[in-house]
Order: sequence, then structure tokens, then C-alpha cells
Amino acid sequence: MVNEYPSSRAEVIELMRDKGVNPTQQRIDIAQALFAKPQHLSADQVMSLVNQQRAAVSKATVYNTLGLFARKGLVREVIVDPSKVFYDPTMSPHHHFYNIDTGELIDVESGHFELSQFPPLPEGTEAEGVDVVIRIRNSATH
Amino acid sequence: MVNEYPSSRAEVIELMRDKGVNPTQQRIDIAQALFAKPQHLSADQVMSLVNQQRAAVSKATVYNTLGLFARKGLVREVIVDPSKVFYDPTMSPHHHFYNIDTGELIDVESGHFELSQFPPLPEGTEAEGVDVVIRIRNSATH
DNA sequence: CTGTGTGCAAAGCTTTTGCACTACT
DNA sequence: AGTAGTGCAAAAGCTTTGCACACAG
Repeated sequence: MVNEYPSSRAEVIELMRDKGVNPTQQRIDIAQALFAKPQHLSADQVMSLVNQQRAAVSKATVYNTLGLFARKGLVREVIVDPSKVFYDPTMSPHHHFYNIDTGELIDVESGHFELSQFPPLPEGTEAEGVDVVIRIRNSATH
Repeated sequence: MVNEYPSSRAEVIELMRDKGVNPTQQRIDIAQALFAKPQHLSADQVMSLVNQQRAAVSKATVYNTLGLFARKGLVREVIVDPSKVFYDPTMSPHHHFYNIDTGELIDVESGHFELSQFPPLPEGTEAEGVDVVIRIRNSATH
């Protein structure tokens, strides 16, 4: 298993400290929801999960915290749907199937892809990452 | 040159008819803005372009028309920025650099990539397309 | 007590919806 | 006249901003 998800509260806090994120109560709640298992959650879904347990974390805090986590390298932002961003706790290199019929997002092991010749980058820039999304649809549908 | 962009009004109308899009005045205006040259425009930018020439096309019509064009295969939606969709008049298979510092979007010739082994699709689905985005940033920046 | 960092209500943008209107049959 | 398709004002939804509050030094 490439990714070890922190399961206990203590492990979550340790990971946050490693990544330079101050572990406050709201952030711990949000991180625990994300790292519960491999999954792809929208900000809205994260908020539902968090607020069904403890009292309340505001929408703004959920958004700001997810953005912070992404910048700090705790989670990955997956941009496939114009209407919302998904957050992916799996940080190892991998790509995604995106089912345009169901909105479902599925991890694809990296290694299926070969960048035969990495295209020359524009002058004065460096690569930050490569995102591959394979859009799929249900066969029955047309 | 792989893509021939319709340059005259007549050519734009012909292309729309080919693709099964009823060529109304608003749609022609929008199509002409898009096909003026290879570029990546947001809905907002399209509206500015269209409305600086003729009187006025509403925001809603711009959005609805761009969505229609994308479904009909006149333009391609490029989803790289959570905040907005870009529309790309180049329909030949290609990928994109996305400069996260400047928001700039640059075409990359396809062919740099090799799908060594296409990953097995989930049961009951078929591939619709593959999007590859190489995120880059300015070297100076950190 | 001061300064940095955090959380959230309210504001801002992009996009979608529902309905009036148009243009064919 | 009836019907299918078009355009837009208003509504909705996702995300960011600006400020009040909390906490460490």
C-alpha cells in the first residue's frame, strides 16, 4: 500500500504538524473526514460529514481549510467538473476516470501511462504536476 | 495546419449547419469571436468580445451557447481552473500546459504522449476522451 | 498587551433555470 | 393557431473576502 492513511486522531495531528498545518479542532475534524478512506469528496460533502458528528464548522472554514490542505500537500485537488472541486486524500501519483453520467470519480494506478517524450516546457517555467483524466460514460447511455 | 478555422461569416454559418446548430445572430457573433484565432477564452471574455462589436448578447445566452457548442462538437471545454471553464476552438486532439501563476493556457501537440497500456475501463463504460493537463509555474516564483 | 493566525457571515462570481417570445408548420 | 426552439432576467450554487475573535509570546 503506497498511501498510509492516518487513522487515529493522534496520527492525523502528527501528519498536520509534519506538513506545517496548525492542528486546530476544526481542521482535525475536516482531516479525519478526508482520511477516513480513499475517496473523492467535494467541499459540500466534507461539510456534511463533519457536521453530522460534532456541532458545526462553517462552510467558509471548510473551503478555506481544504484550500490550505491542498497548498500544504495534505490532499490533492481534482478538477474535472466545472461545478465543483474534489479533494483526494491519496497523494501518490495516480490519475482518474471521471464518469460523466454519474459524476463518479475513480482512481487509476499511474504506470499505465508513459510520457514518451515530455513536451518542452515554455521558457522560464517548470513542471508542477501532470493531471490525466479519462472521461467515460455508461455504455447503455448515448 | 490541422484545424482550419472558419474566417468568414459564411464559413462560420456553414460549420454551424454541419454540426447541427441553428445559426442565429447571437450564435454567429459568439462563434466568430471564438474562431477568430487559436485561443482559450472564458465565458466572460467571450461576452466582452461579442458585446464590444454589436449591441448586446446577454450573459445567459453566452453561457448557454457555449455549452451548446461544446455538446455539438464545435469547441472543446477545458477544465483546469476550478473558478471557470475555458473554451478552445481547436478540436484536433491535443493537451494543455496550464500556468498556475499566470492562469495562461497553452496548447501541446498530442503525440508527446504514449498510452502504453490503456487502463481497463470499469464494467459497462466506454471512453469518451482523455484530458492531459501539465501544470507549470514560473521558475522565479516559489 | 501586541501580533499572528483562525473561523465565519456576508459578498462576489460563475453558471443554471424557467418563462416569455420568436419563427417556422 | 400550434409547436419546437431561442434568448434572457432572475435565481441558485460554489467559493472568496474582510473582519472579529482567539491564542501565543
